[in-house]
Amino acid sequence: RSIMKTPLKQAATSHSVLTEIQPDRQPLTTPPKPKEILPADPWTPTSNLKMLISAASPEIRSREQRKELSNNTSEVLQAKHCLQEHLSGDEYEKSHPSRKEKSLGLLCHKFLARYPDYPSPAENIYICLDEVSEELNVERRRIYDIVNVLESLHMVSRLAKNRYAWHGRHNLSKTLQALKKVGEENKYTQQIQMIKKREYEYEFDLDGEKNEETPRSFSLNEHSEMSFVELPGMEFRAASVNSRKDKSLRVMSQKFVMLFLVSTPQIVSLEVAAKILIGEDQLEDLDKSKFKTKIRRLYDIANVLSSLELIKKVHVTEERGRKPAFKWTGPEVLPNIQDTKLETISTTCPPPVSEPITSREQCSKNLFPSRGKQNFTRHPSLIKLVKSIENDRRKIQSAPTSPIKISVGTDQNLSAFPSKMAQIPAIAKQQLEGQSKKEKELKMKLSRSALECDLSLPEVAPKPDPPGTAAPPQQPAVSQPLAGCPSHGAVSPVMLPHPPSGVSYAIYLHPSQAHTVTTYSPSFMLQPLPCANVTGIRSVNSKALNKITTEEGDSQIATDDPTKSLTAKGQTVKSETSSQQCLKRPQALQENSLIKRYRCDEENCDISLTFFPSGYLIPLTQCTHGNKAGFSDKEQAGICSLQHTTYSSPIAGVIPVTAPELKAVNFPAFHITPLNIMLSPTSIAAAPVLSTPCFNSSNTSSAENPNSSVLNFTLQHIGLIPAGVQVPANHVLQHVPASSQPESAGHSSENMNLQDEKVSKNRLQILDRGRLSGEWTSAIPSEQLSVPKEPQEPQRVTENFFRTPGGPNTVSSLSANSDGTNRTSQGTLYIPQRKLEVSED
DNA sequence: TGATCCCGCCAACGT
DNA sequence: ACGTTGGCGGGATCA
Repeated sequence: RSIMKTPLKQAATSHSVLTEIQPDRQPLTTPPKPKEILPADPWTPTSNLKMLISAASPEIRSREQRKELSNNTSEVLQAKHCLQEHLSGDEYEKSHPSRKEKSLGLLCHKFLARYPDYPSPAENIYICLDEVSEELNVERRRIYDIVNVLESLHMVSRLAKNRYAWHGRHNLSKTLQALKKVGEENKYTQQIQMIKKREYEYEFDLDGEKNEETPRSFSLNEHSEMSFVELPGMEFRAASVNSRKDKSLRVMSQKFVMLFLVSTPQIVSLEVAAKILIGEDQLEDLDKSKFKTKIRRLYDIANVLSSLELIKKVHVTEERGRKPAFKWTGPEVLPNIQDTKLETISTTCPPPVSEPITSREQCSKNLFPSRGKQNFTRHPSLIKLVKSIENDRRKIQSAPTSPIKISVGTDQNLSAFPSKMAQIPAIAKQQLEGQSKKEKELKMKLSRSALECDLSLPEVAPKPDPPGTAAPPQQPAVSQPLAGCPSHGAVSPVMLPHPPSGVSYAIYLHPSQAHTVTTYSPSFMLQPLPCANVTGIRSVNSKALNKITTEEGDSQIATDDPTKSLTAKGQTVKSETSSQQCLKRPQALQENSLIKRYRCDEENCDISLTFFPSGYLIPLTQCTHGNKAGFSDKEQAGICSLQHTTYSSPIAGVIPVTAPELKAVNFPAFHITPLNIMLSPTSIAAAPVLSTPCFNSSNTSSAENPNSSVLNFTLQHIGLIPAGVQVPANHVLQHVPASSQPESAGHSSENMNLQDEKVSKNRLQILDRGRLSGEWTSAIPSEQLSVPKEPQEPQRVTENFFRTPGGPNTVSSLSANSDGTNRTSQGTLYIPQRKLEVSED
């Protein structure tokens, strides 16, 4: 023994970071840690290191760093040691490796020291995992832990294998806002209380029991999981690229953060966090081991978050004793800003995505996600769109002027919108060729409304679908393929611009899990859900929304938003299971391409049916690639939004029926059936809609054009609207002219009936169900509808737009919410409970 | 001792 | 087949 070993540490040392680096040193001794300096801060050492490191290497350091880093590091270490040693007096030795030196927290500090907190947008900073692990002298595995957490905060995004892009803290506030929202939707606050309550109860009985708990179960379960939250800009990349299964660490990290954001004293104990996180999954029996594992993971996450100075360790002493906990020390999140909406994506699938791609590509991806695991390629036409959009963007950047005007708004971005939007439509048109004016008008209207309102729309559509069967989610109606787009027409999501500031984010459900909801459409995933998100997102402030809606709704409102109603798209109803329907539909659809996608969808559907998956939240932010530096994220976002169109689908329909299978889960809200509208469950997904509150007026204005175009485009694709017709963007959400509507019942493209009135009615219903109802409705004129066109990108877009039809995504979203069955509960949404609403928790 | 959490096996995925 | 990711949990350290 002794022989071999030296104390472990040293051995470890070898790789251990610092130590090794230095050639000479061999400490041996091991005194244990000297402690660092200050008692107080645990991290002190780290801090010191960090400082040292920083000092040594200026943040930026780019390349050279590598080696240098190591040097620096070593120096740092030395320094550190010195400090420590001062106290102890021993020499240096200690240095080694003590466990602390190898801690994830310290490693994370070193990692962070390599990159600037706020990198210039102009420059792109890439992270090569291999290099980093080498430079830092750690195994790659460790780097993954760090990067995964950073990714959950959107501080980095994965570009490709072994390669990440560094964003720094630019997206942090948006991400946090989005996470907070989602956390609220999930009722985390309530869950926390329940757990605590339960604990008390336990105490009483200690003895035995466990029992009871019934309640608990529900409580825990309740929330479903959401997937990760994405910001507009980045989403796909990350998601896509790694489509690995779950991303649990990422998701877990987001959830953990959500807990802080929704807690009042922003302190969360590990125990509570672990229970909640476990709960989501399965709750119930807490397995001891499972619990333990969760705790371990939380420590990993906490270490990274601590390095980011977002949280710090504290202890809470409760009755039972002191328990480890963490306190939020990060920025306060404001709810604010405009709205935020989230979109959820139901997607069951995560977006597949493949490449990292350039920004452009990203956009495209975003726009048209491909879904499925497989990566689909984008249809050329789509690509074109994307490009054109990009071009617009550039133009915009360069030249600010936008046709539109407006301006106002907060964001700069807004201006951008127009152009992009415009392009989109154009493109769409070309492809589609739609023709009718009416449609256009409708679209316009829709878009306007949307803009004005900001709305969000909801969407709807849940699709229930059958799980397996599934087929295609698509809706018949949609069928039309889009011209270029591969996707199904049905789905088209639309995107809306999102609010500038607001955060928009999309939640993705996991496919895997997915039960829930929706499926997403095959092609696109996104859907915005307005509030809904499944769970409900609620809140937030979307003042705008409120305004719009207003009426009562209130809070919930948001969720609902009218927008949703609008959107609808869908069509078909599906009632029953979707699966069957789905299958059928496909047939209907004709489109091959669509079909293909659908396949994916199918999968999704299946998946989706069930529940929600967990998600990962991505803030949307810039979509872009950031183009130039000039634009801020917001701007970018705006741009992105432009892309999206909004669209609402009026359709509300959605769900028709019950889906037996569905489990209640999802869609609850939507059941609405409206007549025509209907979306199939599957289709439903697509529907969504929403608007975003974000936009502001200013945006709106500008947006209008684009939106409308988009909408039209979408609608056309979907079939809701005749080709020619266009709807004004504004209206979108709101009112769309009735006529246009497409709802579609049939799916077929043709079908669309427009019964406006009916539609409107339906919508209302929907809304109601959804909760939204009221407000929304009122807001919206009857008409509505609209469908959207396509949008592209799903997710990202987020905020505002939705994708409509086709949407499985949409559906998903919805479903998700609903599914949530439990999860959410109350608050938000409508969806969730089907029936109940609130159940509550 | 209980709180932390490093380490690395090994499976899921990609290529 | 092999490389990349990353879930997971044993068991070493720390406090």
